[in-house]
Amino acid sequence: MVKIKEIPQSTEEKILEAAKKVFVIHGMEGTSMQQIADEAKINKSLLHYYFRSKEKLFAYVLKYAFKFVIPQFKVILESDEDVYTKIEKLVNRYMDLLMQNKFIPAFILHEINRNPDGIVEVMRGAGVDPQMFIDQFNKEIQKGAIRPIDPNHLIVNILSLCIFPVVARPLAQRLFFNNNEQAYHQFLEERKKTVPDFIIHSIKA
Amino acid sequence: MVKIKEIPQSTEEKILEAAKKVFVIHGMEGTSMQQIADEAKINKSLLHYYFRSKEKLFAYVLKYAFKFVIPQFKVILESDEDVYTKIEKLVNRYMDLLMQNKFIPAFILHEINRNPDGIVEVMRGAGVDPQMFIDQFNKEIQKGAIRPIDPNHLIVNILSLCIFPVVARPLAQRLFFNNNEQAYHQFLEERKKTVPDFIIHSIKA
DNA sequence: GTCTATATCGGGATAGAC
DNA sequence: GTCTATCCCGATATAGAC
Repeated sequence: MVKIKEIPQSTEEKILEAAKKVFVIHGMEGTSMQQIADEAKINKSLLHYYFRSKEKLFAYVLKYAFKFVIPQFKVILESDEDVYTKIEKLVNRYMDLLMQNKFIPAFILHEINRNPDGIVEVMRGAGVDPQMFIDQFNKEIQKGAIRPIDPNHLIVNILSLCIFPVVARPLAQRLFFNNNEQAYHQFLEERKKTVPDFIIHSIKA
Repeated sequence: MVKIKEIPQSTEEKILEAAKKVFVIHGMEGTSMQQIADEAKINKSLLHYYFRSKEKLFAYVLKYAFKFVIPQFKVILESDEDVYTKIEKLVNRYMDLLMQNKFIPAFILHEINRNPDGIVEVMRGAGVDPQMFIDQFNKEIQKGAIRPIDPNHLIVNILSLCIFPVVARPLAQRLFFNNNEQAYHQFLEERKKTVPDFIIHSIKA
């Protein structure tokens, strides 16, 4: 209904942009309607005029985040390249997305724990289907291309290696890199190579 | 000052137990003093009598969580076993801790993003020193026991593989295991073997 | 559609009796 | 130390003028 990226922005678009920005940093309970209104440079009442409640606005923002991301992975997974290349591309694409949207992963993770059924619903609505991944890897195992690993473990491993370093960034950056922003960025960039390496070393037959 | 595990509990102990429980589930902004009071079966005023403010109470709970965990890893790291055994033991111990305290990792992760400097301060206070880990792995690389991998990447990989599956549990359990509690528990138990396997396959020279 | 003003509620925190 | 009552503020939400 609304294409957030358009400019010049309508009020509704401004609200959604602002809400995304603020929610994603402070979480659901952590942000006030006032903050969103300020960020969007309008007043509180308008928020309620466009979206009836905070919950509704929040749900909308959440939904948008997924609709944007999911299709990108389907493309890679449904291509006809070999597993190694796919893993490399998936990790690269995913890391890019995570880095470009710093705050989203932490936000989603918090939401996963606060209201898991809500997230699952949104994800299902966005077309997330883990079976798709599982079938992929099983095929490769049968071909003997990779050693027999439970696909569930493999998938969770890949996700872990991509997501966690971004989510834990504020801490890791301080502990390992003297809080040097650029050094950690460099570190994450390196991971686009080291993570597929790490995984491939582990699974090749 | 207060040993939380003692029984019969003093009021102060009851408060700390209750606060830990509620904070850890709902986060800092997500929980009200009323909730904590209810959980501890006392009234709000007493919370302020014992701990001057919500912030103070929260800081106290946070500190406690770390003081409890850190020493356990030092013991393993400072032993004189070989790397592979150490990794296996670290992963096992860590997974156990994470599983026994389901809500803590998500809580910490949220806090890392909400107020990173606070967490870092608490961790430093509890004696967390990443250099200890780094030195360990560098020694092994020089000995030729493992292939030359940047220790930062390796450490982050190990942490990722342990923590993420627990933090993302509410989602993963639903998506991959039909929300079957026991099946996911089984999955996490398996990871005590598959994760060290995965890592060791990746790093052995 | 956009604004101001206001209603209503819940939160943290304090005062003061016991 | 523990309770009740209350203060004060900020938050969501609504009413109604323009």
